Amino acid sequence: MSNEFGQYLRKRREELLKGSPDFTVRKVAGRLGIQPSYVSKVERCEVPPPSEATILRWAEELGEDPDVLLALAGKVSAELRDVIVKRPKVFAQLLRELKDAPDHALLRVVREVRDGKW
Amino acid sequence: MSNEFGQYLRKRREELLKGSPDFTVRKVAGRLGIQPSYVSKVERCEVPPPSEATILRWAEELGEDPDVLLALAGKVSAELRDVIVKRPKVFAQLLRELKDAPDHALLRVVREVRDGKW
DNA sequence: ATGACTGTATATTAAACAGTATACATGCTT
DNA sequence: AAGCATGTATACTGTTTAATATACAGTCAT
Repeated sequence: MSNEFGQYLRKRREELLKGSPDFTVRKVAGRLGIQPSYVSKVERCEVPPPSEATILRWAEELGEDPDVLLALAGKVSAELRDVIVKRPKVFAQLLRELKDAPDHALLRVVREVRDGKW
Repeated sequence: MSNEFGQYLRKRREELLKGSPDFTVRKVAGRLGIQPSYVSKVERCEVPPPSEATILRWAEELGEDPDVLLALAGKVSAELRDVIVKRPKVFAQLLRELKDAPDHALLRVVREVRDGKW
């Protein structure tokens, strides 16, 4: 279980704990609706990352970007998967083509499209 | 088990069977390295779609587009998932922005990027 | 009517997934 | 020193995934 996912969650929770006593393992587990022992195990990477649903709640709880957290767990949200699944040919081609493009190029594409350039 | 995946595979195999006796359930199963009964069940949607690895072999066997076949199974290849997982922020934004863009717009983006416009 | 193919029905399974429940050790506070 | 809150160790559980193994029924040719 050597993923960075748990370490990231722990660091983030400990930071929040400095500012408020509401971020102990137990309190967080309570709000996530899961067992404290499970939170502990996930944070220490003793078990693999949880399900998508749990990760999304966790992201909200810690104020983190859900896509980033899912990515650390090696996953992609069902929402984004659906985008691809509905038009696999175009989006597969698009992703392979843009795979190595630098960030700024991708963001330019986003901007162009948003500005109604189609 | 009401996916279109199985029906699609069966139709395709039956077409190929018309042209050659090498596309019976047993022959195909043999080349895929799985049991004939399993092929039969998958084709009749009696069981959910197989694993990604098996779907990819199946696509090759029938001469189908792997991305399309995976999509019919509701999946996205690990290869494409990796593209997103490595840079989740940009690619998540990109996909959400392009989600509803018409095909021709997406293909234009592909062309632009390929023509070194970055 | 036998043998050699078809496809399919039925029963079972090993491993992974996604956690729960309980008990325990440690440190701090009063 | 008693109580309370921390995090964690240990053992167990229901469900899903991804198939296998074997037996069976129908068709076709010889």
